[in-house]
Amino acid sequence: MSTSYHHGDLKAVLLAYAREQMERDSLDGLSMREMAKAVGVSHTAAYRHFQDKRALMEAVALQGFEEMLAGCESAIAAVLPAESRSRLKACGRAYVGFGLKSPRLLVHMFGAVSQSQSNEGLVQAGARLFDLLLGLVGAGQADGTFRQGDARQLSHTCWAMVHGLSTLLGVGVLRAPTAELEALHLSAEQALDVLLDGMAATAAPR
Amino acid sequence: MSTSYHHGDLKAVLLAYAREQMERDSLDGLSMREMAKAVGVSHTAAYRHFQDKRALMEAVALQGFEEMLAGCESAIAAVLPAESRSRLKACGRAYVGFGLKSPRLLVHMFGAVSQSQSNEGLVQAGARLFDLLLGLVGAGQADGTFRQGDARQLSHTCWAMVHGLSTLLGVGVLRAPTAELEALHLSAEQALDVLLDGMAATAAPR
DNA sequence: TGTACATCAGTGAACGCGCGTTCACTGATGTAC
DNA sequence: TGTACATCAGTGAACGCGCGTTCACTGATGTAC
Repeated sequence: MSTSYHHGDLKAVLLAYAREQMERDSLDGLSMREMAKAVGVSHTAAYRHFQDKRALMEAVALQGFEEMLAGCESAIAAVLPAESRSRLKACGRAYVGFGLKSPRLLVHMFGAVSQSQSNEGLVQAGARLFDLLLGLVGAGQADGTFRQGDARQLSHTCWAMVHGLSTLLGVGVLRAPTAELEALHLSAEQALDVLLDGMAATAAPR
Repeated sequence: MSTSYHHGDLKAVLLAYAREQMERDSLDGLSMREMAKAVGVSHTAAYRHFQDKRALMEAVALQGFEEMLAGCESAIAAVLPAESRSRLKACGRAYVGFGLKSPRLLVHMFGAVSQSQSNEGLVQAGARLFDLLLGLVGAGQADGTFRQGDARQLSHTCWAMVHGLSTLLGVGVLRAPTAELEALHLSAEQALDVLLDGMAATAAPR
């Protein structure tokens, strides 16, 4: 079927190629024509599936968010016993893991959210991720694991930490692709502990 | 002099324009020709001062790092009494302030570092920023304010937090330019306190 | 102070290129009877 | 099961465009004597 006139799967194939290319090379410099050629299709075929280039790029970003959300959710579900601190840490670990695996995609995702004025799906994807975090933080406050206070604010703080870790460690990956991923994951691990200590109900005051 | 044949200041003017445009519009879509036109100069004049477009873009990034470094340094120097925790917090505040003021420039700076294979200046600029942080953290460990352990690792953790805050809050600024900056700064303030609590020598264990 | 000349920062024509998008089209697919 | 036809996913020519960079050049500036 892959050689048939009707490709049948072109949309998914284009998205997959775009993502792959983005991770290998760079965000920019990926053109509609280049993609079509690489996928073995006329350079206008993509317009059957995406309104324009921007739409395609946003679809890549959206797919990234969904993958990240799924990764975080399954990481959380795998934690036993289901303690608040362990669950939140597992979520952070999954987030950073995503960032280390796909540093350019992560940058692209947030760039897309920044720019998109009207892509409701993209904004909602970000919101779903935040809600996941919010749920973990709220539960941890309720069971006395985390300090009291505005749960949204505290969730924001968590997000900032894992996002910053992902970005910074990602720069390391991009600059030195041979870097030991081990060490970067370990670094993230320790940073998460500092954050979680700061969030603890028993954290030092002032 | 500004109308003379020899511009005299073209390099600085180009950098200033590029940066300004970057903050207003976007990283991409800024061309050598467009810049030259905006600055009132032939579209090849820039090549007298920059080897190519990439060099110009990296120069913009470098300038960003230097500005950020200066901002952090003067923020630290202004803290009295010079307690470790207050100094580190002031530095974080300056970092986030820079990110809120110039969200796109911040993204560009780290993108440039990621991509540049050979721009020594850019890498060193990042290193100087890290050294500044490292000094603050080390001093805080020495005077018993911060927990013991690998100072570089702990500095990395700090950087991740302020960088993540800058990025996330920056997305907010870009999406809603009318957002109250007040609130964003306040949010950063609280996040920094969580971080600093986690770094405290008396932080809750495990 | 005046002149000769090297240096330097600009100019503008020209290069070749790939881009996003439109349009009328064609050929495959699936459905109704 | 066979045929007619609507739908749909591709094609490829064509559009107009702006891009980065090169090159031989020109005119201003500064310096040596």
